[in-house]
Amino acid sequence: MSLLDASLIADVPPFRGINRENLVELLSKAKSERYEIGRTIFCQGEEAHSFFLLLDGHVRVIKVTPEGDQVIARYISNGELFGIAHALGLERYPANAVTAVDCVMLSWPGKLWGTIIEKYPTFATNTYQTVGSRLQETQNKLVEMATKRVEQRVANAILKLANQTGRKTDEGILIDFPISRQNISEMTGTTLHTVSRILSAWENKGIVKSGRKKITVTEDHQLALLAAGELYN
Amino acid sequence: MSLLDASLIADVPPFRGINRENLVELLSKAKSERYEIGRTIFCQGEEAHSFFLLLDGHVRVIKVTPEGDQVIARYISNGELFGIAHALGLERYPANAVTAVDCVMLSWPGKLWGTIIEKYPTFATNTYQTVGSRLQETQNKLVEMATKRVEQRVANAILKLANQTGRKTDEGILIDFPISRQNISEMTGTTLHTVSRILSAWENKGIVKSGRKKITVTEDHQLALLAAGELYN
DNA sequence: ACGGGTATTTGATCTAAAACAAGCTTCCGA
DNA sequence: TCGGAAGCTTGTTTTAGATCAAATACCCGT
Repeated sequence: MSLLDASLIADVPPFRGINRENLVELLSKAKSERYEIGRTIFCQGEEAHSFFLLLDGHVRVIKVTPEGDQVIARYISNGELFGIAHALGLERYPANAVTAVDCVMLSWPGKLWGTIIEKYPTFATNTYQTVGSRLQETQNKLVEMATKRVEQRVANAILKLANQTGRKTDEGILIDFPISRQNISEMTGTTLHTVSRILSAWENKGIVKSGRKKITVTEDHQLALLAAGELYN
Repeated sequence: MSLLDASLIADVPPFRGINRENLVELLSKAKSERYEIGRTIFCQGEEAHSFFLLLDGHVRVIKVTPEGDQVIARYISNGELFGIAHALGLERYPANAVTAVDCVMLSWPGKLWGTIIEKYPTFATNTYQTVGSRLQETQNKLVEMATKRVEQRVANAILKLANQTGRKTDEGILIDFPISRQNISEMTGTTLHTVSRILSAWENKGIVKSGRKKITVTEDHQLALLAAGELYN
C-alpha cells in the first residue's frame, strides 16, 4: 500500500518515536487516497468509519447548527490527523470535513483503533496529544470569542493561517489555499461584510494585500499588534 | 488511604469497567483531601503536579487572559476528573481551578500517568473519553458563541447547570451551589449587567426565581425554548 | 442592631457590528 | 467575447448589548 517510503513519512508528528517495524506495519494497514478540491470526506452525524492522516493539502472542519449556521472549527494541514472520533470514544463524526484544495491522505478503518492502542501505543499516545492540543486550542478560541472584538479575532485567525500554512512570496506571506471573506467570517463568528471592511482598511494601511480568495500578509508584526488589541487606529 | 470503600466508588464513571484488584491498587495510590470553599486547587501556568477526581462538591475551571479578563471554561461536578494535563501531554496546567463550595477529592501524582497507561489501561481509556467529550462540549460552546445571542447563551448555560447539578425543590430546580450574575457572565461572554437584566425579565415571566448567588428554574421547558431561540418575547 | 462590604438592579447613553441594499469585479464556461 | 455566477466592496440604517452611573438590597461579623 505504501508507494510512500516509510523513511519519508517517519518524521510526520503522529509517527514520532514509533519503531521502524511498527511503522511499516501501521502503514500497511492504511489506504492512500486522493481527494479533489471541494470533496466531502465525511459528514457530521455519520457513522465514523475511518480516521485520517493528511499527507498533502488542506481540509476544513465544519460544524453545522440545526439552524443551518456554519462554523469552521479548524483547518487541517499537512501531517495532521483528523476524523479521530474513535480515539475520543465517539461512534459518529461530530463535524463535516471538506477539502480546501486537492488532497492526499491515508485512512485507517476506525474499528482498528482498539488494536492500535495495544500494538502501537506510541502512535496512540501521539494521537491523544493531538486531541489534547486541539482541546487547548479550542478553549483558547472560546476565550478569544468571549473577550476580544471582531478585528482582533480576524487578525488572529489570519495570523495563524499565515504562520501555519503561509508561503513566502516577494510580497509577503501568502495563505496557501483559496480562502474567501465568507470562510474567514465563519472562523471568527462575524459576517463576510465586516471581514471585507476590515481587510479593506488593512489594505489601505499596507498591512495585507488581498484579492479574490487570496490573502497575503505584508506586515505580520502590525497584524500581531492588532491581534493583541494594542493598536486602535 | 481509602476510608472510601472501593465498592462505593466503583461506579463513578472514570472507574467503569476496572477490575476490583486494579481499582483497589489505584485507590491506594491516591491521596484524599478536603478543600474548603474558595480555595485554589491549581493555577494556570503552574507545573502540573497532580490530577484529580472530584468526590464531592463543585469546582470552577477558569481561563485568564493576559489582559486580566476571566472566562469560566466549565464547572466540574461530583465524580468527574480534572487537572488531567498529563494525559494531554502537557507539563503545565492550562487553567485555574477553584472550589465553588467545600469539596472532597482524590489526587494522584502526575508522574504516575505513564504507569497508569500501562497498568490500568481501562482507566486510561476512560480518561481519554472524558477528554474527548470535553473537546466536543467546548466546540459546541464555540459554535454557540459564534451563532447565538446573549439571551440564548445564558438560557443554555443555566439549563445545563440545572440539569447537571440541580436539586429539586418545591419551587423548581435549584442550582446547588452559590453562583453570581458575574459568574454567569463569565460563562457566557457577556457582562453582569446584561445577565441581571435577563434574569429580571425571566423572573417577571415566571421562568426562574433568583436571589443573591442563587437561581431556581421554575419553568425549564420555557427556558429550553429560549435556549433554542424559538421564543422572542 | 449596626455598619461596611459585596451583590444586584435599573436607568441612560453610546457604539461595534449586524442587517439591509446596491453596485462592482473577476472568473469561467459556452 | 459574452453572459452569468460567485465573490467582493461599500454606503446607510438599525440594534443588541456594552458602558457609564447610581441607587438599592442583602449578608455577615461585631
